[in-house]
Amino acid sequence: MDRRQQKTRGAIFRAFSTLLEIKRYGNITIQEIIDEANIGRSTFYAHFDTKDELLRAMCTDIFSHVFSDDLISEKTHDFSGNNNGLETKLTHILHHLKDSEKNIVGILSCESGELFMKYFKGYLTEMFSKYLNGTNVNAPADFVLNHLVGSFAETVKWWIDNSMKYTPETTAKYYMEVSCVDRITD
Amino acid sequence: MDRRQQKTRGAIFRAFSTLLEIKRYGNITIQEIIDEANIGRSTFYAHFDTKDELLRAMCTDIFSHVFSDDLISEKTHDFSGNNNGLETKLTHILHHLKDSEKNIVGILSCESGELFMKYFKGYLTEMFSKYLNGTNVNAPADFVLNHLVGSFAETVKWWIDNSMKYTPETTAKYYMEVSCVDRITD
DNA sequence: ACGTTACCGAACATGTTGTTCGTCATGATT
DNA sequence: AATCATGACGAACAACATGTTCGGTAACGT
Repeated sequence: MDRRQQKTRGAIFRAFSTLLEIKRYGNITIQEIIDEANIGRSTFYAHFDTKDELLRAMCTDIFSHVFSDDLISEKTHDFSGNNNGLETKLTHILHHLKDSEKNIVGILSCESGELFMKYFKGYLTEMFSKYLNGTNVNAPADFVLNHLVGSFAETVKWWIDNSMKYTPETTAKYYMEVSCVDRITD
Repeated sequence: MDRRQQKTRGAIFRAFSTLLEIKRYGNITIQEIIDEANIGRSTFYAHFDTKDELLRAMCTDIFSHVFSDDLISEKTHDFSGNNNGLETKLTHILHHLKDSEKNIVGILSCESGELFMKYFKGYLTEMFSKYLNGTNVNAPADFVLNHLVGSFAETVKWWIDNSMKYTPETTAKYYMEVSCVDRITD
């Protein structure tokens, strides 16, 4: 990738992040992003057609780090019956999110969180569904899966909103306790 | 309240609902609302200063029905130790939401859900916190409260997104089973 | 040194925004 | 029924955002 593209793309991302910390996604204009990034008007449109596409690209960037290949690969999946593997993975995810904190706080603090969460839940669904081979609970599988994904996503949002006051390890442990994972997974 | 105001206000709400079913909140212009509601430009601004204020008013309208006084009053709070009271309340909430389905589906299907959910969780937090006198779980109270509120909100969103394919009673029952409420509340 | 490619910046038509104001119609009140 | 207050209308306005075009310039990769 051309260095100029990298530089411009980086400037746009940085400007977008900065603005997201100040105001809501919906109220940010492309004009403001252009001014903040200090780039030409046509340059922006050469990279992204819409504001949504920009947000999407930024989310994809973040998740490609958070959900690294080994995190969702079958190989590290623990089939032994205990859920230590799951807790480990959740801890990893929280650690990765903590590292890219700068972007994420801005995204989540506003309504742009909606799109971020949508993508996030997509990845989480893929991950959790591998652990759901059966349940001891009298509820349909799709209900249970949604509950696990949704509650973990909410936990992450809450964790970030509260300045990540617990460590990733502690947060993952709390989640495992409250989520009845022992009742639900095999 | 003047009948003219009622009529106009209703027309705006109806137009807004209609548009929310077609496109995302962020992409709806005030101009479109004006056209759809078939009202004058200055009339809209006489009622609402911003689009956000309109959404806020609509959410408040809905919640004032969903969380009717007896739902969150102390008097119907079940202190006996079992959680039958909670399940009943959740069922009531789902029933109320089902009745105002027309508006809610539109709101939730787009990013406007962010604001809706924010208000919704405010009410839910108030309600759930009355049930949280102590826990059998090794996690802080604020973590548990957020988990209960967040997971129920997510459940509701999923329920609405999936055309409310289960009855309110069944959905509330599933939630109670998956949420470990028996472990968490007194 | 070369050709390629990205950025610039100005200009443009189009649409949105929020406000103002005189006019008219509909409401509440007596 | 007559009156008065109030809300809706709609046109007009400046200010701004949008998305696109295009010729010129600079930086890139090889």
